[in-house]
Amino acid sequence: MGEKLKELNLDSDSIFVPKIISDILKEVSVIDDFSRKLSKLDFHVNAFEEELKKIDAFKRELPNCMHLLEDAIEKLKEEELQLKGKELRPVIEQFIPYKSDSDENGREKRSGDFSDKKNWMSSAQLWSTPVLYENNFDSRNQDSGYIKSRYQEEGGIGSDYKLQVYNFGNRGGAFVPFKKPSGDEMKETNGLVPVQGLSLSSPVCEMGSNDLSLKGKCGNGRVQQQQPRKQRRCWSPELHKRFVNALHQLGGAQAATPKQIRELMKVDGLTNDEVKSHLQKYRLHIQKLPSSSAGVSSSSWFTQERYGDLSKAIVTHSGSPQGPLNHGGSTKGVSVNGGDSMEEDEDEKSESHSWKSRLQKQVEEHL
DNA sequence: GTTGAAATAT
DNA sequence: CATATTTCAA
Repeated sequence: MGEKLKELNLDSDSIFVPKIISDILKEVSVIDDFSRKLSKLDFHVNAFEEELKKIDAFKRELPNCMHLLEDAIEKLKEEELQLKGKELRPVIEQFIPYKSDSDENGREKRSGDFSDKKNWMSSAQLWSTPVLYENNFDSRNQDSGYIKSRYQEEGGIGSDYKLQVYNFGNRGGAFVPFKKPSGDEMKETNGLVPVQGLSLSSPVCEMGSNDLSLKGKCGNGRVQQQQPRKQRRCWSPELHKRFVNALHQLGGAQAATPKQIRELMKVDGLTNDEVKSHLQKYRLHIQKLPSSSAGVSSSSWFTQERYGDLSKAIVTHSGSPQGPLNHGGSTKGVSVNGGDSMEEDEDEKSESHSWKSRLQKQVEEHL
């Protein structure tokens, strides 16, 4: 960078020279800093913008700097492309709105010409994407259930530059291995012992690589961020068993309500929404294939025995923090009840809610 | 706040 | 395509 300075032909007799030199030196420092960051590939678009702003201040008076920068960027771009070709690394990052400036109508841009900047930005995005980042989360100290978030702040870059990685196995108290219900809790469920540590073990499913769920559109201008998606809950056979069981106790899929089901299931960490979702799926299924149809594999769904041995399911070893409920689909149900599409309808005067009407509707649709 | 259905995301 | 989550309207 230093020798580039020599290429700038300055009028040595100009009285402005000292100032200019000073400015240039300043600017060179900025550029240097900038390119250092570029070369480390650890900057972000926001950061880039910040840097641009700094330089922008100089740009009118010292157009040469632009050339310097352009050169630097060109080179870096090439290098980056080469690197990119060799290995593509996962991008795990997300950026947060920062500030909240008005994007479209807000204030007028302070520097007149924007074309240059725009070009820069467009080219910048080419190589700004890949962010090098450690991708391996130590599975050992991964306290499932927590959100790991990291912030990375660069020296020159202010607080606008944040990088977050979400990584959670499951939420909340999911993990309490077990708290046996002290004695009298076990009333119904046909001998089902209320198990607490049940479900949560599953969500560990596939996180071999990395799990970050984030969605944010950072297209032009609008950065709209929502909270990351919840980790998927895997409905293990046991879990499903409990579900079906509770379902039947409540009088069938149409009568049961998510909350009730959840309460009957007595699975710690299970949320209403999850049950609701499962119920929705379940209903769809029993609607689709009303009865017979020995589609064995496809209908392994609710084929599980109504009440069976869930007793042995999870209770095993308490020591391991990793709950065992993760089994693959090993539960082969020898379907006991073939076509139970028609739910048992007993109560008559339950006019309160609408499941009857819903049934009616369904019937109508079928006709 | 709960529920069911539909829109999305994985 | 199947399943789980999020959103939306009652």
